Amino acid sequence: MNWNVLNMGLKNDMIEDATRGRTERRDGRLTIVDVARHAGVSKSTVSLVLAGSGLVAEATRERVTGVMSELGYVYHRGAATLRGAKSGVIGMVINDLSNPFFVEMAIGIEEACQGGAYIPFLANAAESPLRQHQVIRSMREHGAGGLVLSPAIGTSLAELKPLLGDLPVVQVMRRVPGLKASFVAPENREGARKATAHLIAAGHRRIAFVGGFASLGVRDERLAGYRAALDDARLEFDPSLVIETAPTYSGGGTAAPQLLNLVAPATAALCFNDVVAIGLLRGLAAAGVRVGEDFGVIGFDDIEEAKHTFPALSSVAVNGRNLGARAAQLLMRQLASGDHEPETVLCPATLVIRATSGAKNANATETRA
Amino acid sequence: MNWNVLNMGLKNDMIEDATRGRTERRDGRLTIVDVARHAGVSKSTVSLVLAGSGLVAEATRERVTGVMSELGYVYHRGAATLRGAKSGVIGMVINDLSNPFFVEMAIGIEEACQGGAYIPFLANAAESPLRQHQVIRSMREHGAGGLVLSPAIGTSLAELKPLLGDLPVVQVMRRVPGLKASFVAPENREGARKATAHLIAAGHRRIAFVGGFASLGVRDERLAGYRAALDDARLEFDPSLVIETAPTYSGGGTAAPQLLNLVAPATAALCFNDVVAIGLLRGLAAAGVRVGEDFGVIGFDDIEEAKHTFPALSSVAVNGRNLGARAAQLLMRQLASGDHEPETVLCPATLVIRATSGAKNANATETRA
DNA sequence: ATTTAAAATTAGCACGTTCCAAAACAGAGG
DNA sequence: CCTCTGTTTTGGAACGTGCTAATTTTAAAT
Repeated sequence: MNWNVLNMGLKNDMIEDATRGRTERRDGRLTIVDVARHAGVSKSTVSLVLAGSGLVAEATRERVTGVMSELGYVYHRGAATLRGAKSGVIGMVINDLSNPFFVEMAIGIEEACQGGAYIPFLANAAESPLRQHQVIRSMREHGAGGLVLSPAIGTSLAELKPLLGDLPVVQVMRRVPGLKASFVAPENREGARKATAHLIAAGHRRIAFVGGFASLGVRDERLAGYRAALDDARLEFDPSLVIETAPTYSGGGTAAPQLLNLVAPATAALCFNDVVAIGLLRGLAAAGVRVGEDFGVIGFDDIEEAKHTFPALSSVAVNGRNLGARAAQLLMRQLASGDHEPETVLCPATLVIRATSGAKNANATETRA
Repeated sequence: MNWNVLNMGLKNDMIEDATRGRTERRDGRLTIVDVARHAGVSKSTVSLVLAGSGLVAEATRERVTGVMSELGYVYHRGAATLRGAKSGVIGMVINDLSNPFFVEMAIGIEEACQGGAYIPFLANAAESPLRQHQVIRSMREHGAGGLVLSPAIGTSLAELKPLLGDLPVVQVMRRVPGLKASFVAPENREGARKATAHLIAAGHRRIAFVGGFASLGVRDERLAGYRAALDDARLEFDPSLVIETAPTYSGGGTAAPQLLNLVAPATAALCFNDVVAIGLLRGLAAAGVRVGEDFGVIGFDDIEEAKHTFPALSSVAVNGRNLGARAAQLLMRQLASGDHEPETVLCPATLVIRATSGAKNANATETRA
């Protein structure tokens, strides 16, 4: 009691003293030692308070926390990591943020980080392995404890491996062949199969697969699902119905005339992703084709925008947000447990039917062909 | 020469030694000292090499850099900041990442960071001042040297000020009244004025202003521009034409019937932002209104999606990416110069006319009303 | 050879935190 | 009064890097 009162007096004295120039260090940073001095305890005690240790007496804890908020102290995690603490920072390196799907994934990652009290660095590799290399290096230097990585096209294992060292990594959507790291992805094959089967059931026989580059593993999987559905229906696979384009709006746009000018024109298309599908929608509209009536289109990813196109785009929903969240959670779990055994997580892909996949006149179109 | 050879031998010995368990510290981190030992120099020399100092001999530099890449050394910026170096990290705290406009802004910030060799933390405040408080605190703890902040609705100066301390902050889009910090925003008023004037020129007389909450400063400005255009054209301002909604797709959707059911229905609308406008488009389509013919709509922000709606949405382009980039650049400049004098940057807003702002039958509609 | 200047390298403390061992303290029982 | 517990508190050595001042090496000039 008496001691407490005495100490309060002491504390005030020290604040006086401090305001006269002691608190302000040359770079203005307020340290645990400053707090200790003001509270009349040692830095060790303050450290214990910060750690939430039960060892410190209630009265002392209150006094210390009081001083902390009074002075506006902010904890310096950098110093703590130096001493061996976990960093609490993870990096997210995304292949291309101009694609809304990957943006949704990024948002999912961020969301999950908040849930796990981590904080994410953000970097857009813009499909450049060089940039990707630089940002990963930078993130490591800045103390990222792990990485959620959606690798850029053309990422080479040889370059990536020494760069990563033993940094825990979770890959999303895309996988670098040979890299010993976890992987989170949607069931691309199954999703594509279901979508194609739906188009077949609607009466379509000339179904195209549009968009993406052959070098993309994701595309291989989706293409495989497409072929599987054709096989199931005993439809012959026609390579002229597979069109390779950039996975962009304009890529989809350029595919439209190609599909229509075939000797036996396509009457429907499964697109590599929604962005391509939306581009195709516009291309078809420009050519006077009524999508959903004369022509069936299904996209992939089910980005937010798919709901707002005209006609509303049917799509295979892979839930980018969920995918990102799962990846981040997996990484955080691995960081917490210290167990970096590669793990593979497959998330379901579900067909969302809207207006573009209808096929009222599909048979007519087909017979005309 | 001789010395060099001797040293190479020494180096190899030490690597041998190291692989036998010296390099691997308990947490596996490889330090400047390890590099020094392997290269047969002192840590100071390695530090100089890292700093790119001209003081170190070419031969030594090469030897050191060689060892660094050989061992896979990664620089520990945390330790450097402890010593007083700039952190090279900035935080971006965005009010709402479910709005594509703010996402574009965020991407612009990230892009600019790469240009300036900074690396950004990403956090979504989801319009929650509490979450915002937490993430800002966390970012400070993790050593962010500054903040690009698009504040959440309801952010209070009283809470924010002590939290920020003297951390350099650049606000984007929204401003916390009374906060002494830089601000980057589009010319909302002028943009809204131009858009409204365009609708008036197209023959519309009953023009609504749709979306957003009255508490938003941005909305005030846009609304002011709208009123200014009405004044210029000697049109009376009618409060029943101003509809307050959430700035979301569904918010815009609910506005459609309200606009059509007025005693004197609206024939056009300037929307608070594109998301609202797109929602309105859908609401109007559901009501059988042919937008662009019977009804004029102009959005605000010109997000990517505006190009892909049907009909294509006219909008006031404020270029979110550019806005974000400007904000980040301003912050980085202030960090580099150490000069934190608040500065205000206004970016132009330009009207982009697409298909929704036409008004073929506007007069007819009006006379019918 | 010696001096001198310039160039190259190094020792050692500081930064803000954590952790360990050890010390100080309070209360109880003798 | 002391000793014996158990509870609180504390000094000081790390952690990886940067900087200053000091030291060593090299080269040039005498």
